[in-house]
Amino acid sequence: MPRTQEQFNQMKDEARQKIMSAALCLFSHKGLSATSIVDIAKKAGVSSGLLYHYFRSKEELFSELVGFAVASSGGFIEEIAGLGLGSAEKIRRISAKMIETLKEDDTTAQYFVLMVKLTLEGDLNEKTTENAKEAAKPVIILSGIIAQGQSAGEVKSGNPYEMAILYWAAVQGLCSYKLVMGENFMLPSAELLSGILIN
Amino acid sequence: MPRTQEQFNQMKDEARQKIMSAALCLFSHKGLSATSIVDIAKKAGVSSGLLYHYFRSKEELFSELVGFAVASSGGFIEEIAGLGLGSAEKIRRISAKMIETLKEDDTTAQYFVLMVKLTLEGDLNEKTTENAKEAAKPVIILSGIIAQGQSAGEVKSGNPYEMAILYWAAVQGLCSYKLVMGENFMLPSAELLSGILIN
Amino acid sequence: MPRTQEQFNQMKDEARQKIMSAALCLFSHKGLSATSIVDIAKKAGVSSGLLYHYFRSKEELFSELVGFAVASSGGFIEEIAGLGLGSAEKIRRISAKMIETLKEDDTTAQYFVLMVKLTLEGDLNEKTTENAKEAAKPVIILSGIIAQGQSAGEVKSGNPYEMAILYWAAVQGLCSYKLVMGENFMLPSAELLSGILIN
Amino acid sequence: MPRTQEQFNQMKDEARQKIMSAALCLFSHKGLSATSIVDIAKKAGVSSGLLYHYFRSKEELFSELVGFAVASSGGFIEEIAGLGLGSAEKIRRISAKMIETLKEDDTTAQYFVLMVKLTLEGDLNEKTTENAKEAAKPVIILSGIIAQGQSAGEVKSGNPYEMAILYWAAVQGLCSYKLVMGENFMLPSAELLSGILIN
DNA sequence: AATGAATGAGAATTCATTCAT
DNA sequence: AATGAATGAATTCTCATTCAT
Repeated sequence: MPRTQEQFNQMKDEARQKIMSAALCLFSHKGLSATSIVDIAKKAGVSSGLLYHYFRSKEELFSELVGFAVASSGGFIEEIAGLGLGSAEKIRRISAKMIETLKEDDTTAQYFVLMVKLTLEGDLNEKTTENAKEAAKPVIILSGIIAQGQSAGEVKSGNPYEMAILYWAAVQGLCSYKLVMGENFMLPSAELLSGILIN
Repeated sequence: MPRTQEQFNQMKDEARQKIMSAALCLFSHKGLSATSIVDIAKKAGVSSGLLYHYFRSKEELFSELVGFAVASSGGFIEEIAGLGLGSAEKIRRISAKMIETLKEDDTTAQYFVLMVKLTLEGDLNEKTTENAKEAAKPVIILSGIIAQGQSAGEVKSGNPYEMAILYWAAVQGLCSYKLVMGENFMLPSAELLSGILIN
Repeated sequence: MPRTQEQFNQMKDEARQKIMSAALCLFSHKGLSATSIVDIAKKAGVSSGLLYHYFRSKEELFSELVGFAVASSGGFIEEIAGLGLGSAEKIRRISAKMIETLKEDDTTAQYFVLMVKLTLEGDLNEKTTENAKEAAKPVIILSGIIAQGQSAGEVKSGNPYEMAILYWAAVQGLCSYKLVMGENFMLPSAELLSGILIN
Repeated sequence: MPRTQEQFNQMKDEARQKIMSAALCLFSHKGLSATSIVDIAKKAGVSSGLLYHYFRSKEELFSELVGFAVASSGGFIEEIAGLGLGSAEKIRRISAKMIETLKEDDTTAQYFVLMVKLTLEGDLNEKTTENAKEAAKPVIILSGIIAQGQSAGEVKSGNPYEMAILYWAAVQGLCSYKLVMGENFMLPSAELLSGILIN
């Protein structure tokens, strides 16, 4: 997640950035097919023709955004998983980071929501399949952390895979709610989120 | 009338049912605009024209389904909330019911997922706004149960509204995952779900 | 024109009559393609299916009505033309009859308006072409009366064919206005109408 | 901007003009619903999609044309009515102008025919109602001229409103015949037309 | 790089017609 | 005779994509 900003900033081309930012917002809200090229162009403040200088097609723009989403969400989990910490601490860090990034702006929520839309709406081409596989990683990684934590008596008991699914489902649901509820949304504390897995 | 009224109603309902069932499945997966009328008709085994005997437009079909979704999901929560039970017990029952219904078939998951799409994809007409309001009720009701349970020391401490959001976010996320993951999905136990709110 | 009623009455089948009457009204107002079978059936108080017991197609229903229109409007002119009267008197009789029938009800106006739609909207099949030829007769007959009247000094001078066109154009226009203007329409006197050709 | 604003307007107007001209011809002959978008596009030599760059819908295109028709036909009458002339002279001028314009091309006839179709075929929206009111003006204005002319003994006696209706009915009928009869149509002289009101 | 007019394929919708009852 | 559910072809309309400028 923290990479995202850098990655965006690295793009020298301002118009490209504006387009991606507008597209992310619209895709995450309305989905791939409910979002029109004209909508994106209008929101980005450019002409619809220009969009095709930067992206071969609407699908490709979508795909590229999903790629970013998958990479940035997966990345931070792998990073924390790789640290030499206790399982409970890892879960607390993941939760803290998650809540913190969600607090900052809508980008992370949009990325997470996009990842679900990928599977439901996207074409079934190579890139998509690859992305889908990548998107499943966090569940696997978290399963491992949970199993380890249970051995150490730090984590609630239960099927680790089921627990990982519940945890990410909650995160995914929070992202979705954040976009849907607008002003009425309130982010729970990191402790509450960790509480799904840790007593 | 050469045909009895009941026979007509029967037939009418049969085709109507098939259409609604097909539409629920497709809308919950792909969303309103990614689902074509032909897709729905094909899946329902009827001609695309027939769809317009029963529904004025694709939007109206979507809207009617969302209405069902909101009513049926809201209904069971209000029901349990109205029982003379302790808060912890109410939460356990809600969780048990939720998990149980999700186990049965995809309908409930589809309904829950549809409710989110309503806000993101639907037109902003009266019906939609009304539905959206109705869809927010569960969070409110659960907040009340949580607050009461905290007074009785049965429920974890924390902002009740935030906790209710987290809980429903988890439920919502589970429904979404169930549709997305297919075979790879595993439903967590009701205890794990209650565990978000109860120690 | 006076035949019309008889012809209608001769039809034993009540439903057939109701359908034709409804169709005449709708076709004369909205034209062939703007009038739907359901509209006609609804106005006639029957089911749309029944319509196909009496008429092979919408076109045929239209065609049959136009046939009536042509026959009844052409008929009465030929009749008066055949009488042993002076030209001026013939023109006065035609005008008087015309105004009188227009006063009675909308049927005649509807017939005249329909005849124009025939040429503009109808298919170019045999029946239509035949009808179109038939519809041109009144102009020819009136031309003859005018020419004769001019020789006798009873009728204004000018090209008889042009004058006949102007006269029927006025009649046609009156019928059109009668349908369009509704309450605001006022029928001119027969003298005024004859005045187009006679001083 | 790589293209000057004028060039854009030019082009825009070119295609727009071609579409409107084609539509006027088709609508005036076949009416609103018997004319398909594809027909119009084909006749205009553009793609059917382009039509929707310039007009929101077929109805709107129709409506815009009717607006033109009403404005242009009403305009010339008001103009002549406003001149400081005797009533008989005004009627002669109106008739002369009318016949002259009908001689030039089909546009005027198409406009007049369109105005009738407006009331019979158009939606009952604001614009339509407004147009319909405007379309009734010529009758009112001519009534005034007739009444004045009768006081001066220049115009035939009779109810001025009825006479105005007959006059415009004749004009309307001529326009209709011009389109229907094609080669067989012959325009009467302006004197013949004035003769409806003046001896 | 940038524009938006223009295209055409595809989606929604309508409606004449058929048919089982 | 009578019904209206059901069909599918035709029509309106949308929108991703191209292209001349």
